[in-house]
Amino acid sequence: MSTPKPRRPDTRTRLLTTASRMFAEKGFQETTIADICKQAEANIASVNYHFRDKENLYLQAWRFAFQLDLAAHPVDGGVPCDAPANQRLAGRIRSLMGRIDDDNSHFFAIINKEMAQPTQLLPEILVKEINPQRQAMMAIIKELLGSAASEQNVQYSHASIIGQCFHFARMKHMLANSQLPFELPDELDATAYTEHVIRFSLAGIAALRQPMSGNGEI
Amino acid sequence: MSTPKPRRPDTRTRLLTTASRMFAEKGFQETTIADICKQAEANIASVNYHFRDKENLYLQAWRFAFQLDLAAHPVDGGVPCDAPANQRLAGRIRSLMGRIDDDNSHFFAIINKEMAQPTQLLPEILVKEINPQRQAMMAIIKELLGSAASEQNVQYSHASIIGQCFHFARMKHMLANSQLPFELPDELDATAYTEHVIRFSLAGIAALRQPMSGNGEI
DNA sequence: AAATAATTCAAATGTATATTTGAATTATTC
DNA sequence: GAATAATTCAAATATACATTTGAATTATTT
Repeated sequence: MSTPKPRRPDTRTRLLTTASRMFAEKGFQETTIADICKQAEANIASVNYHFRDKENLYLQAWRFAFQLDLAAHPVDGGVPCDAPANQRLAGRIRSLMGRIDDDNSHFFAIINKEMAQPTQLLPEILVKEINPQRQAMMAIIKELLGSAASEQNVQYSHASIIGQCFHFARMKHMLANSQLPFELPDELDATAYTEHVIRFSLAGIAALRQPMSGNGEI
Repeated sequence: MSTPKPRRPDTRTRLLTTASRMFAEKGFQETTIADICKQAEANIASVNYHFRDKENLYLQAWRFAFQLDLAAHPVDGGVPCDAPANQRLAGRIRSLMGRIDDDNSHFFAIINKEMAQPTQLLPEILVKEINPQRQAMMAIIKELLGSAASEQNVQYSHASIIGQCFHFARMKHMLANSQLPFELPDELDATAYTEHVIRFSLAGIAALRQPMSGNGEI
């Protein structure tokens, strides 16, 4: 009989796994080394032994989480690159939302925290991970905008899409963490909201191609 | 000669002013009483004397900031309530963005922090301040959606709009605080982005009224 | 102006938590 | 299997803060 052996991972790995989850839940400041070690069933000194200090553990934990997320959710959403632009955009939005909705993906939770309370990690994340994805999505948006593809239209449309996605991330996180005395967003259905964002955004982009009908005015 | 007398405000007021600014900048945890007192030119013990403890100062500072914000930016954006729905929506979006862009308005910065790292303050803010505004904006969206005004369409459209606005708040805050080695959003023009959000969102809402053309598909 | 209350102040105390230490244990190499 | 390196451990140390204290000062009342 082949022994499957679900062996207990080594201390370093347990720390990374636990830390990424806890940092995602409570942020850098509010997560204590003592808590991480307790949940990871490791000694209090193991963080300093394996990672030098808390800040470095935070950095490594984020990278660790990022690798897992990316493997589980390819950024193009599985849409081939010769597909029409609207499908490619939809694929990317679905991938983004998939990562946000995946409870094992701590990518966005950590970024969300970072954006509210930046550490030295944020600039690295932005440059190395966020910016490339941003450029790729903006290229698609540019295609969709056609002759209306001014730099500003492209950037703002991108911001509109990302903003909608991040908002879901925040809602989800808030509901999960804070013990709210009521339910704010009655429906927190990731799939339905994802399709809404796609439809809403494609219409928004399409409208930018029109010669500018009265907006805000009648 | 009438003496204008720009007198130094009393300790309590100086603490509230300084605290609301600092909490907005760095959040509850990362702001120390010592820092607040130094900047407010008050003694270290004055917080405990005037506000019992740090948490209560935080609460009072938020209320203080909220009052100022609301006075400076009426929520309806000055649009009369008998104006057409798209204008009323535009008014509310402009008011929202106005508050976000106003450097003396610490309302959103604090909420932003709260959403990432909730304290006991968050539930109160949501119930008392956010929810009423949310209901008002959703009523307008409902009008605009007409026969397509399902509960889900209304909620999701609202989320789309708020998400876009909050995203600007985050961008602005990130650029202001973190020392980024580059400029992410090339244009951080609040007015231009506001008009973009209005146009983008009205088109998104209008699209929901259509029988459902292929979205994401061709 | 004396008496009383409110406020400010510098220093002390308490607490939470990151980090270090050196011995004990386990794994790896020769 | 002895020697060496890697890892774990409980306890000690260090640091950053919030909070308290009681005296000193200022403002208010009578």
